[in-house]
Amino acid sequence: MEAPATAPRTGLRQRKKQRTREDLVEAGIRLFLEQGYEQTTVDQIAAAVEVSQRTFFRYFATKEDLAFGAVIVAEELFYEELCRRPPQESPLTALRRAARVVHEEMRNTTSTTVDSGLHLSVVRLIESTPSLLAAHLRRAEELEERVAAELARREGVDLSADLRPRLVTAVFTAACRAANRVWNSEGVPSLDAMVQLIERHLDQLQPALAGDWGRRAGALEEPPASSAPGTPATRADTTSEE
Amino acid sequence: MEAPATAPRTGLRQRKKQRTREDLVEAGIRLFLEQGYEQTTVDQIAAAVEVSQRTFFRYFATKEDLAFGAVIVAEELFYEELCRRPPQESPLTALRRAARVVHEEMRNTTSTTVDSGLHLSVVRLIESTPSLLAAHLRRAEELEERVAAELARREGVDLSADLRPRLVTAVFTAACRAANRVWNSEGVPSLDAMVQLIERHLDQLQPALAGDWGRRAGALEEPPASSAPGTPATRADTTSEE
DNA sequence: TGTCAACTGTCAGTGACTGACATAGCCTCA
DNA sequence: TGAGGCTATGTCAGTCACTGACAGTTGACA
Repeated sequence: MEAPATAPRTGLRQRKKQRTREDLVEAGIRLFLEQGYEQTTVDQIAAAVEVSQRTFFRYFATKEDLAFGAVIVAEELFYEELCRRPPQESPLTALRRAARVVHEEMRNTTSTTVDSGLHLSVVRLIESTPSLLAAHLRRAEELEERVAAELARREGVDLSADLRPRLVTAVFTAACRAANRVWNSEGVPSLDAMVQLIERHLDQLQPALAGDWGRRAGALEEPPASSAPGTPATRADTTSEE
Repeated sequence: MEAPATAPRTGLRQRKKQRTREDLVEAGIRLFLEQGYEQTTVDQIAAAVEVSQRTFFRYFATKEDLAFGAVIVAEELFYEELCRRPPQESPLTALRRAARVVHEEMRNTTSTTVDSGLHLSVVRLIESTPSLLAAHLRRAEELEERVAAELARREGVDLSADLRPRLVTAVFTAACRAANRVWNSEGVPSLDAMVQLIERHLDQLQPALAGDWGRRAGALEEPPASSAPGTPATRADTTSEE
């Protein structure tokens, strides 16, 4: 009667472990969101799941790690999708399309992998908690390295001799982080808003790097038909230097 | 006889405090470099200067903060130089030139502000110590926000409506970090090598973002006159999307 | 069913960091 | 110059994240 349709290949021990892990994540995230990350102690989380503190640390090396579960899943998905992108796509396009696939996946709420509603709250939690943000940025650097290696592979260039793989990757994540900062200061966390912001930021990359910033481009919303710019002259200096 | 040429405007108390602070930094950095950051305890540093642990934490809020002194000075200098750049320079050019000024300043070793030799070792220490790297990346984000605000001001755009200030800033620091990663894996830390790497990375920004990566550009060193690329055709897709 | 291996709890300890309180020393002003 | 005030410091106790060691419990499997 209670036997799930998906046959439990694993033994009782494995299932118990999996259960404990999920309980810890659930209780931890809930407490983090309720009372804040710093204000939540590991003892509290362990007590909520009725395990010892020692057991908590057998599941998660650090308190931070508990918060990154969903993020890690999304990042892995991104990496796998990137590896799957057809080779005729340019590096930046491949990165962009891989990100879109992740966002599509997240849109299927309560999917097997990532719960989008909670996920968005966790992203905000990370972004607004200094120690979590610090840990996340460092983790992101590690992902960047893997991504750069994959780009080098697909483009057939040498990662140790060619600067471009690391550069596109760094620029891409920089744009995403900039988008994230804007998204983080918005009212209600919304996946659509996040996706749109990332797309807009990627679109604005070239305009932002251009020597001359006409007052036209770069607007977050369509400007209400403002007056024509007064200084149509292009900038004297160029981006590339002597 | 011992009265320094620079008249001590401050009282004995102030001087003592300054002295203790300098001693803590010196002992701390030395110990970090000798035995590693994680392996060095606050008690050790405090003992080396003959103060209590409690006093240490009255000078530095965290153990990490001790390591960031020189970095903060350099960052402040960068920000001030950026504010000083003439308005006709494009944003990216202003950022680049401001960075050059900082590097020039660092070249004057044993200057009043930053000791370049030790400074380079500290940068490596930070880059190679996970917890320090994490803290540094988060601090860098805060600087980014200030820089973006300054760029918005000088260009006369609205930071909350225009994505470009944050974007250029993010891209610039992304390029610097990419350069730093390469620099960090080099043999002997050298200021010249660091400056050159940053310049090269900034030069490679546009090529890296280009849709098509010809096998020519992007090389770290001049390629030894390799064979002409076999696929001169440009990429089908473009960077900008529908 | 008994043995082994994996999972867990308990305990003691380290190290970063904080608040409270008392003391010692510079500093100021009469 | 000396009294009083303010500031820097030391001591102490405590919290919290995290770890190693050891022992007990329980699923796995022959």
